[in-house]
Amino acid sequence: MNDYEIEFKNYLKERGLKFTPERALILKAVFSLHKHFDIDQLWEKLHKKDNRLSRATIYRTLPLLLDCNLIQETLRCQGRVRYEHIFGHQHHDHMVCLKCGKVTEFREEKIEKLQEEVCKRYNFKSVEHRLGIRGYCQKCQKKLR
Amino acid sequence: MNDYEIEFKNYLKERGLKFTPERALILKAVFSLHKHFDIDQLWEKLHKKDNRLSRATIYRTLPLLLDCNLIQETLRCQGRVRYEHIFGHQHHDHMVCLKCGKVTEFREEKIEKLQEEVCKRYNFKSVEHRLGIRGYCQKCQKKLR
DNA sequence: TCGTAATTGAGATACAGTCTCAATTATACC
DNA sequence: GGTATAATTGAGACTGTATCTCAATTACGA
Ligand SMILES: [Mn+2]
Ligand SMILES: [Mn+2]
Ligand SMILES: [Zn+2]
Ligand SMILES: [Zn+2]
Repeated sequence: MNDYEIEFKNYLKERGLKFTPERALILKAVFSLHKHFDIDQLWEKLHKKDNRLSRATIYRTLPLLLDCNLIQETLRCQGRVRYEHIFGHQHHDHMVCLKCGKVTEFREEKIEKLQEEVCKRYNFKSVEHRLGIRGYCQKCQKKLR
Repeated sequence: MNDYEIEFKNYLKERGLKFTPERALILKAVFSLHKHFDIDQLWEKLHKKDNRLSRATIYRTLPLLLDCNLIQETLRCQGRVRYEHIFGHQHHDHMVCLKCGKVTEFREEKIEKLQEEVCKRYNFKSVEHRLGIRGYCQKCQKKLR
């Protein structure tokens, strides 16, 4: 059994919730998608395997996965919420190309540290943060010229 | 005439668009709100002065104000897009309290610099960035204890 | 195996945001 | 000032994402 499955089962058990086949399928799909995804992309992937699984169940399951830190919201794109699995991955931030939509992940230790300093300065207890840089990727800059 | 009004008029003129009384009202309201606001708060404020002004006109005007950098989107709150006027103000980032919703603005020069470095490293041409830290403000931390 | 509370799918509903269209109006030009 | 014309407006219809309802089903502890 995968680590993320153990994690999710514990989370559910502690709260008296059930580990259903539907939730198992969704969990598996979430960790087999290795890019950022939105609900429709997830539904399409799941629909192929079990065409009874309803959108409502996906909408009901994602908040659970968020709450136990298996996934997180990333930048919104055209009004849609996008997600990525984070369990087993290091925290990182994002750059998004305004032309082609390409997402680049980066981690800058110094920025992480400075954020902690800022929080200390304001007596703010940080839970999470999100840094998104919008602009143009290398390829799209060339095309614009 | 205010600087922001000159700015907006120039923007409109360059594009063959009109400076209408409705747009003037919206612009004025946007710069008289000194906190982050959403469309409904803006509509309420405007409705008092001119109850004919329609929501559609507000929805049509805000993208113009965004495009000429008079305002910017800030963090979303409960599914609603929130805005703040930025013309004449220095760029800053935000901390949001998950309990009381309090927004604290901060500017950390070193973080701004480091972001530029990261962009250079990836040959990414930055247009704008948004850093949001979610957590608990000083008051709400005390209440939780 | 049983009892029960959680969960499900399907469709209804909510609601922010966009679009349509006929009537109105700002502005460039004379 | 007057006129032509393309932009703009309000009202309400419409879209699409996300949530809710409810009867039927099911996971799981005892
Ligand atoms: Mn990522
Ligand atoms: Mn601000
Ligand atoms: Zn690109
Ligand atoms: Zn607070």
